[in-house]
Amino acid sequence: MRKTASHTYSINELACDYGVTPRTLRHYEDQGLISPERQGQTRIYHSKDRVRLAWILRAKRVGFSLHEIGEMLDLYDLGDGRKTQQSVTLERCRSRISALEAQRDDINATIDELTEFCDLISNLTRAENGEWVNRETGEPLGPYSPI
Amino acid sequence: MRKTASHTYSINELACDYGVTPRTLRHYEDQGLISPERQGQTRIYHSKDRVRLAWILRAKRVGFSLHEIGEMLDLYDLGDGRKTQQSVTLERCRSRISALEAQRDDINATIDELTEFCDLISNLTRAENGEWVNRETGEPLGPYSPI
DNA sequence: GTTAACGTTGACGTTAACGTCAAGATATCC
DNA sequence: GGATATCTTGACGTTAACGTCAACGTTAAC
Repeated sequence: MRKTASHTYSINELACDYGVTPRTLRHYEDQGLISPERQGQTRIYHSKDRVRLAWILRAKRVGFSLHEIGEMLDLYDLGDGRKTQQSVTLERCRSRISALEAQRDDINATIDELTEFCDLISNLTRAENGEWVNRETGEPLGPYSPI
Repeated sequence: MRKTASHTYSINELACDYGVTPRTLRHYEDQGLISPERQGQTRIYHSKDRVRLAWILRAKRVGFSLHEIGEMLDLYDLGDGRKTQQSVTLERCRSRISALEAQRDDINATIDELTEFCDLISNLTRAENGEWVNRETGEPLGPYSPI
């Protein structure tokens, strides 16, 4: 068995692949989120770095700060798990999960309201005076009304 | 029928009720997100302002910027709907919805991974050398491995 | 009538997450 | 071997979303 030469990526390639800038990757490295190999001064990214970056970016989209993401990665890496207690790690992990569930509820509520509002608009049309009215009831809309 | 004297709120009351600071409410007003009544210089908040604030805060938790929230409120208020086309309003609204759905997918994926990781940790124990190993397989964990 | 509590408007400070240069090393192409 | 491309490390700039004063007005209590 020979080790398959897994291909590597330059900072520009990786950044481009994930729609970020090289500056962003360096910044993440400064914050200790990724630590690519080095060949001299040059950074060399492997596929594990890609996976890690993808995870980071998703966490960002979900609303976590880089600092929080760092903490979560520490949990994953168990670098922290060695120092603190396993139970603490578990507790943090679970509180993150319930925070995410709460956020998902918020998102669902927002989606519902926006959807309702879309339906409302689809049933709207302009009256002669230029005001929006409900196509069926003929009722005008005041400010704040849909909320 | 007499108009029920709906009670009003000072800036401190409203802020306190929603766990924000008065500064935050003034800031939101500067950004045009809320426009409370005035008695002289003093701001008077009504229940409609509460509803609006709650909506704003939820949108914030969901990850929208104040600017984006302002745009969405413009859609709701139809102040924008009068200037632009109804179809544009609908389009924006729907793109927001699909963005939210994508975000929800991200959240679900993150929850799944964190949950898996929690399960993993529960099955972990320290071997004699102080390394974490799987209680059943005895396999050690490397960095990046759970991701 | 003055102290206290609460309100107001500036205006500058702060943090996060990069952007945006500048200045230099290194490698490659022709 | 000079141009071009791509990398590096500082280091300062920027934007968002407020925090944090300062300086001042206004009711309510005593």
